[in-house]
Amino acid sequence: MLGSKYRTHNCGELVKGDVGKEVLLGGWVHRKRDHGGVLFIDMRDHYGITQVVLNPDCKCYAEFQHVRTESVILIQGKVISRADDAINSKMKTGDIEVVVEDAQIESVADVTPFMISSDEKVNEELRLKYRFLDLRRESLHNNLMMRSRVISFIRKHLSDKGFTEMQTPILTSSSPEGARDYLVPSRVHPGQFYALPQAPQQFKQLLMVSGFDKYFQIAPCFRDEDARADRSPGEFYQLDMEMSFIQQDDLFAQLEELFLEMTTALTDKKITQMPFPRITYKDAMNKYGSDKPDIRYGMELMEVADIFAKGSFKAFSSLNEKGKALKALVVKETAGEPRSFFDKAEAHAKENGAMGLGYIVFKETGPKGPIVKFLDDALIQELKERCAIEEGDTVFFGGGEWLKTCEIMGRMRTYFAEKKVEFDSKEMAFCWIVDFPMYEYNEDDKKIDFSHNPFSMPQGGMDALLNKDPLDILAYQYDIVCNGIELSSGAIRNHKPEVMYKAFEIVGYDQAFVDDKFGHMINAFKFGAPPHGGIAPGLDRIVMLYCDEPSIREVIAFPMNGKAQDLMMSAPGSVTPEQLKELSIKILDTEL
RNA sequence: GGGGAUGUAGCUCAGUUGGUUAGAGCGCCAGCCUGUCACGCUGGAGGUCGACGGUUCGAGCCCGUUCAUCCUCGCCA
Repeated sequence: MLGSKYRTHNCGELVKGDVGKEVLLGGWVHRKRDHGGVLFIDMRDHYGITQVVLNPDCKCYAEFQHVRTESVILIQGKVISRADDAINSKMKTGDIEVVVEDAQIESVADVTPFMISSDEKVNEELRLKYRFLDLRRESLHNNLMMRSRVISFIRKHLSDKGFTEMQTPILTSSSPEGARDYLVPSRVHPGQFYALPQAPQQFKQLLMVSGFDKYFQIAPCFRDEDARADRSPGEFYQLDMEMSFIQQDDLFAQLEELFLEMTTALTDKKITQMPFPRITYKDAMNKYGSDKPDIRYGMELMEVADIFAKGSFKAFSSLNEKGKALKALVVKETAGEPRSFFDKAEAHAKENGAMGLGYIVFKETGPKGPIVKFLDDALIQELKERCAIEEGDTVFFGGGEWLKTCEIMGRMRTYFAEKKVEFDSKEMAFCWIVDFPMYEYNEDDKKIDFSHNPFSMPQGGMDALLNKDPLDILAYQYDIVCNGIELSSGAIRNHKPEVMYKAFEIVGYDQAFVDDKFGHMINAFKFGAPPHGGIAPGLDRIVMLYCDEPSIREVIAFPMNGKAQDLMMSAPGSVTPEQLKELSIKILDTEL
């Protein structure tokens, strides 16, 4: 052994002022450079990299010539300053090196399946299987450190603002709304199941009823839904928050302050606009074709049904009526694109449910395209003015039922932006989407449904529920969006039992149903409930934005793959017949 | 469940019109090298071309099936 302790310093802290010190270091062999008569080893730990030097007179010299990278070594040596021409300005410790006097190989490493000291892209399946190695690599290691800083900033900030951090149950009950639940069988109650919470929604509202005033939690949430790049299957984390005696504006101010201070403290990014712009749901759909618009760029959709109503092109002239839309999308500098550009765009529109994708290319020689022959000059002129079209632009059209048309053209806006827009990686364009409709018409069931959280307060309260067309009622329901990523939904809640009964009545649920499914909530509200509201930004997505990562798996230490498997732990896995029997569970033969 | 992309050495990839023994960089192993820092030089090992079937005199390449991964639609109160 080298001494009574493993290390006196870490691998990231020795600088010029430490020259002359006798030190002990522990770490991994990051890289090795053997010059025959002198051996350099870059030693790495969590804190950084330090170059250590072995000379032939060191008794460990021969052994360390063959030490493999990623082995853990312990060294004892003396800090010396490097010669002027040997200083490495790229390294924090580049002014010094440690001359090894004694050393030992503490843990021999097998050859790793991929290189730790390189940022070369590696097959993700392999990375997930060897996650503990992947986490050694600089990029993932840094991402996880950013995640830690985000959590720690949030805790300090919100605690300072008077929020109380609390825990809520992980084993709870299945709720009739929302995504598929993860279920946990009960041993004590055969045939009954717990559900893992999709969010602590009801608990946090009950905490407001309990008078805790302001609550937050870094809350695990479980939803059995298929994965996406920005959606981890199984579990994810929310910054879950709820506040009493607040209105929408109070909450917006709290969140804007948090995001501004956190972004400034932890990143070199810039928030485009403070306070965050507020866009109504309807405007967002009309202008951006999405309820999570990326407002870093323009390319807004324009309504042009009224213009085409004057023309004779039948497919478009009939769209100028309530419930329909004809949207124009101008894409700059595309007139020179080959035919394949337009064919691919149309194919993409069709994949998203469009009947087709009409377009006019404004070339030097005049407007061109499949539909131009149906349009007269005056109409095209009016279109040019409305949409501010210049020579070299192309205008694309989508028409039909309002919501579907907006969504399709919104996806086309994103599609073209990916090809044509240069994004500033430092920009964070937050916005609030407000005034979501309380109800929507469910085409499948031919009835009115809640469009979001049934516990949201309808704008106008009881009066609106009694006197307005349900489909025109708005809710105090809002989303926070950044760079086209939805960070969270939130709402000012409905804390009045009589308003809640009425709200449920509109979607066809009587008082008995509400009492049965949400009796604990209603009951709580009958004992004096403060007005309250909250939000729950996705923690993983915040960290993704801060780390410029396109995939949520890059900010989670041990993520599952797209099929909700943990390849390192081999989860999910089989259990013994005894375990099943204890839980009164029989596995069906699913091969049939 | 649908659509798209990918699959060749441990890793990242190339592989022409179907034609001899499937290549490169990195890594690995051995040797050389006293100032490198992505060290350098020499040599070597390493391949069921995802799997199965078919077409062909001949398949990494063409066809069919299938598996895996990623992206996406559905789904995500």
